[in-house]
Amino acid sequence: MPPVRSEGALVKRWRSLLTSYNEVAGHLERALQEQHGLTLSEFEILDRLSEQECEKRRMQDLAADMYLSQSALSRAVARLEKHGLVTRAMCETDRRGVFVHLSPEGLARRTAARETHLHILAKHLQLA
Amino acid sequence: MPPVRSEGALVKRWRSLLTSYNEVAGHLERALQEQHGLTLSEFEILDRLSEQECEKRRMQDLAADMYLSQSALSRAVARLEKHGLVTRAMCETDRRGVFVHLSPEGLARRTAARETHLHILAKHLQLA
DNA sequence: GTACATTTAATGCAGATGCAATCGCTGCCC
DNA sequence: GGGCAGCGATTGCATCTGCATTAAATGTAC
Repeated sequence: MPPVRSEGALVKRWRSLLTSYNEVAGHLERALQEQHGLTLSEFEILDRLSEQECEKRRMQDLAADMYLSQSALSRAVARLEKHGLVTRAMCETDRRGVFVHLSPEGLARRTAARETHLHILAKHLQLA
Repeated sequence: MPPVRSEGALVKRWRSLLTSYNEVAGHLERALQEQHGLTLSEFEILDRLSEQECEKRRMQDLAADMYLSQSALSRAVARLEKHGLVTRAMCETDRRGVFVHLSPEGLARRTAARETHLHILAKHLQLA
């Protein structure tokens, strides 16, 4: 075992990451839920979809970009679809694949939620 | 760290935090569970308890140190107690309070798990 | 001393997550 | 074409989490 860093520094850094993350994520989760009815994961999905020009992506692509497991992503997308924020469509060339499209409502929701997102980040991330 | 000014930088930094955290936490969670039968939260509790000289702390103190909600902490400590890794005792002077003691088994478990913990941190944290 | 507010921890409940199993589809090899 | 391994996404299940509520103890005002 080659300890490139001292153990103390490693643990200290981990604690710092743990604290920062939970601080920011906690506030984000609450604010997004209260003000926009979105889970943090749901927002992150909408956010990623709105970054793409075509506004549609396969589940796989999304999963690769994100921290969610396949099943969690599947359910999160299902929730978004249920609320009309995205639509799912079979991929014609490979009918196993599923495309996720951002709907106009989804884009609007994401745009609104982005305000909250940035606000919370500005408030809790820079001090971390 | 210097304060972040542009929105883009803020979001970028948040994404980075999100990615780092989930990368490390995911590996930690799996490794601690498989090799020591501990949740990440459970390990963090044991870890904090073993840092104190007296090896006992009120629930409140623990909660203040950690990212867990009060209820999550209560249940995590209950699980640890069920497995004999800590004991709970009423505080005599204020019978609402509860002291959490690290048991010898708990200390042993934490010592063993710390190896895994450091190993995973060394492997996944330094690149983050 | 009695009534009321506050504090501390535990618990009911609903929601999100991950793992493992599953189902449908594709591609390959014969 | 037929059989079979592998891929992509969904679903069953158990667990962990947070919020709101509850129960018990303490503190305060009168």
